[in-house]
Amino acid sequence: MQGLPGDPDHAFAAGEGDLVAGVSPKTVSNVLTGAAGVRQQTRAKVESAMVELDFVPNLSARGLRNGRSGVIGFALPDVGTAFSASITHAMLEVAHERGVMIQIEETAAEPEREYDLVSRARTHQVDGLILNPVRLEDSVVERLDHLPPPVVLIGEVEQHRTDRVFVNSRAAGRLSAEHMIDQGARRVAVLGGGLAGSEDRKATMGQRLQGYIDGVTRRGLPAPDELQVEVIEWTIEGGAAGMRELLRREVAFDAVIAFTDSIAMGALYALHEAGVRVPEDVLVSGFDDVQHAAYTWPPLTTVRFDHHHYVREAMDLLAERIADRSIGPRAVEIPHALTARRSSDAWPAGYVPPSGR
Amino acid sequence: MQGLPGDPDHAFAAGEGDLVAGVSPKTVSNVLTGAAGVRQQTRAKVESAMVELDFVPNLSARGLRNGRSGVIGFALPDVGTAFSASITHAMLEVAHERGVMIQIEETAAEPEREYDLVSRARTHQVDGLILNPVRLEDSVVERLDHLPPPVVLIGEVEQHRTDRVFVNSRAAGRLSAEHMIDQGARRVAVLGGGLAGSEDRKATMGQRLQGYIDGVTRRGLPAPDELQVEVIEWTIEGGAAGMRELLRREVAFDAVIAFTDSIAMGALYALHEAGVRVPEDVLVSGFDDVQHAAYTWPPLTTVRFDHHHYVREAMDLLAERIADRSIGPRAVEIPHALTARRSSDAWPAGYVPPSGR
DNA sequence: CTGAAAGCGCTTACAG
DNA sequence: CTGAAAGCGCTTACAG
Repeated sequence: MQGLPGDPDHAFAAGEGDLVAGVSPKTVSNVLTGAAGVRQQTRAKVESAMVELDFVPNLSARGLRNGRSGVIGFALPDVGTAFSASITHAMLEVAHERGVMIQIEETAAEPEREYDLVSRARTHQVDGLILNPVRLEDSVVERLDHLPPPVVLIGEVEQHRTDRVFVNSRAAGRLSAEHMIDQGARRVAVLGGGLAGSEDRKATMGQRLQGYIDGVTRRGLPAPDELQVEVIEWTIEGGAAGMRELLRREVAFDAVIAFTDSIAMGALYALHEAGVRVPEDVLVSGFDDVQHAAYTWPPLTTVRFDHHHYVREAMDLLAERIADRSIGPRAVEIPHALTARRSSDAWPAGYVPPSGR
Repeated sequence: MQGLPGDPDHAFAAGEGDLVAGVSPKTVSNVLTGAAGVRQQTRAKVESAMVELDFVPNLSARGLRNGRSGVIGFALPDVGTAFSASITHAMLEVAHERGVMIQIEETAAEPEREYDLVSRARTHQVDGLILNPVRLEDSVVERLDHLPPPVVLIGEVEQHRTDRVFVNSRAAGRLSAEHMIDQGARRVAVLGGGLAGSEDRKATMGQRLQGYIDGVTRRGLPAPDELQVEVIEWTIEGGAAGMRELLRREVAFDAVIAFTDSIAMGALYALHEAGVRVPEDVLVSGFDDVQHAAYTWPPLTTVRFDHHHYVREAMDLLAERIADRSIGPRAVEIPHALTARRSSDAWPAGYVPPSGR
């Protein structure tokens, strides 16, 4: 006797369930999978037996047989971050609609962990993986050669061997910069990663930075290094630290574009702390339109895109990839838009923000 | 040929792996499970064969055989909430340390979904479930009779049939109320659920409310209904709406205890919006010490407890429960403490907040 | 339309 | 210390 005691209903399709219903396992299976060709009466008999025995199918067995578990993996650097939490929430809602289960894993932004997750996807009983990588060049996707599992990348990775869903972060960065300038800013600073000197220009942050440079340049303004602050941790703490660093430099600036909303919230805090007013002295914006963004003080201007849409596309791509591994890799762009809130309100005509800022 | 093409390494322990290594499946298994009694030389042979074939064990098969999947389910109302995101992050870190995988599910605070998750735990290939229920009286735990899977509850549920981990919310509520009063407040309002008239006094919110009443009463102050606002959604939006409702009542209050940090952040926003200053006019506090709490403006006084500790205890209880279903249910209390920040700074001696507030 | 049988990849009694 | 065999619960060719 190997099964758990009190757990006889495990053996339904090939066990006592068919005895109760008086049909073959094949018929039970037909009922379960909804296959055609089961008489109404037979179906009813099987279903009542299932209820009577409180039958629940054993997905491990089904998974073993089918090579599918019905579970997909979702990997990101840190669920605790506001943006990640929002995306994860959207993912779970969509997954629930579709009846798929989600196994979550964190990579802590470590390429090694990204690599492990992909190479162990099979082991982890997931049919595929939706991965939000952070750094490309040393990341797993570069090493995906040996029998990669179905993988969909989320994010602005310049990568053409894998399906991916992305927002055009370069265009979004430009949009932010132009918005700040149109609101009256002349010295626009940025808080983010992927700055000059860093290796990962191709990734999200690099694109946002490039877009920023595009934007200020198109408006005929400079984008000097002194206005660019590297933020290591894309968290509120990281943003606050980055903002303090910028203030310490004692260079003039009248707007700050933070490359995530969390960074922007940290920046807002550090500005408050320093007695710098937003938007009177400095305009601030973020990226992602996290839930909290509309409730900071002042409310935060940000680049928004539909998180559910983002996730839905990723799950579609993954489902298609699981069904057919031979199709060529595809990339789906999710539209974005700037949501202007009070943190970037234009100054009254003729108003000049206090010097030194 | 049923296996995926190019996937021959699945059949290792009882397949070609043992041929390559020239040993029996039993020996391979001994190596895999780290059992004693395998000669060093043999072990090395097996391990090199595993590397050569790029072997990864098939957990579905192992799960089918063992009745264990190595996956545990984690269910909560909404991962998008700051507190949930933080707990989830802690959960994933602890799970990673321990080599267990986490399947996340949302209940949307619907008792039906809580019930479904528990009753389908087996189906979902999880060895057990850590559940953060929201409403007890119509919740699943009341119906847990028929072969419940191993379940650990997280939260202040008054429930003695299931293992659980909790914070003493009643004591924490009292602590908050006493703190406010000690800081000079006399008319302390609350923003939360579980208020008089609601059915779920037993749950978290009800305990926090009861603690608040304990606290103001012990200090000889009243806790009138007019100072208690029901907040349906425990989100920032919900908190802002609740605060606006309180302002609309036009009753005097000089402190607000919000029953979660998210609610407190919404309250802070609505107070700003109304031009009410914190802490000069009104003191504010929250619960949970979410990441953002130290970075609101002003920084938020809150009740903190160690999220990793919380999660670790829950996973310990679950592991023990999975190993032995016969032990009696246990409850573990996680210590808490009040973290005072600027949002509840005492008024200067003799200062009287503007009337009407 | 339905039945009997094999097999997915593991692990563990049970013999040697 | 090691080998041969059975079985976990499902599903799907393959026959009837």
